[in-house]
Amino acid sequence: MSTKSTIINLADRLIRQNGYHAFIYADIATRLKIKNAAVHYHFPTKGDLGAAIIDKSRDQFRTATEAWNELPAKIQLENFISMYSSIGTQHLICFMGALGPSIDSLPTVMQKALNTASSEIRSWLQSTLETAQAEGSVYFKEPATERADLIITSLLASLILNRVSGEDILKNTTNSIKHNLL
Amino acid sequence: MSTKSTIINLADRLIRQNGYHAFIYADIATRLKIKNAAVHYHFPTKGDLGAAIIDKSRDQFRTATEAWNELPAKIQLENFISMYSSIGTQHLICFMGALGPSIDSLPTVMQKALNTASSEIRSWLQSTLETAQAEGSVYFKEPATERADLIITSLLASLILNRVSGEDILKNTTNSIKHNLL
DNA sequence: TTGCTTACTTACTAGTTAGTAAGTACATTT
DNA sequence: AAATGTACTTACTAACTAGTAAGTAAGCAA
Repeated sequence: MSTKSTIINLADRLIRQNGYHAFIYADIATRLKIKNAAVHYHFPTKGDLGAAIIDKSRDQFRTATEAWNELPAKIQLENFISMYSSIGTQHLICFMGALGPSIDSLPTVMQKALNTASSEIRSWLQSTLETAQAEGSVYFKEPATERADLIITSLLASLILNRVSGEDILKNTTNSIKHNLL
Repeated sequence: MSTKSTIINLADRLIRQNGYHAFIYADIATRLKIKNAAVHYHFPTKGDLGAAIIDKSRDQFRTATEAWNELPAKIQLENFISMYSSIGTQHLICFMGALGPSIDSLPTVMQKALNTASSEIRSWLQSTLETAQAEGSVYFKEPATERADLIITSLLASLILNRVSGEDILKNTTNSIKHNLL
């Protein structure tokens, strides 16, 4: 793997562990046994690196969901939930949960990338819920956006509260989502 | 109001706007037209100030919920949801949403305070849901913890996504909660 | 009126951190 | 063989940031 993508992966993990402002170039340099300036060679500013991380996550989401394209919508929804379980298992939070709370203190390029990412994920979930309803596997009366937002917010914050509480909140919310909303 | 509590209130707002690491003592000093060292006089370390903010929020939560003590549980649950609407109206996020994601990079004193706070809020919501069910105003089959966690995670992250998306996600999730969970 | 406490200011430091300029070693192209 | 490009290192700076030591002014207490 190239140094550039190793930096992205490592910085991604650090940001999702400690947040954007608590992660520093020296963390990367030390662990990869390169110099500070080498990180700047690949990503001139910290905002460039941050935006690259968001873009990588957007790509991964697009790739993953496109791969499920032919599956029944209900299965796709379950796969979506599994993405969060897998993040939780690694004791991480999602990039939106890590960066969203401090969005106002982030470089503009990251703010825009984050905004786009939130649209993409919400749109996918909304339309997949609508498909599931059309396929007869999920039933709801309220607008799909409302149910989509309920599900995604719950998953996002479950990862956060997992770490704060030390308990498996995600298991609780996942059960409740499957019981009441899917 | 004393300088000390003015500092707490201002720092609270700054943390909930930009996060713990993006807020600095100079922000406080400048806005209150005092010197940096005056802030250190009241709060020797940044962690002391952070912990004071969490404790203030815990007090406010306790005071608010105790005041509703005699009301029907269903009304108390609606009041709880209203607390988040009011935070959203101010374009802020809750302290748990601001501090939770970066808990691992926070001073120990803040980590403990945050952990306690999450217990207190989750316990209140769980037992209020149980009371509501006993009073016959809410119906659910899964354990109360699961439903409580679904509701609280959704409200917490709605405030975060409100700012990321620029849309009123909290309105959507609140509708969906009232439709499906209360 | 002397001493003590509170709430600061002045003046400073040590450590951190993003970012840069210039140079080097090696590989690829022309 | 010469020129160019890639991926760094060395060496540095400017700005920031939490925290401290010492001093001061005002009020209160004995």
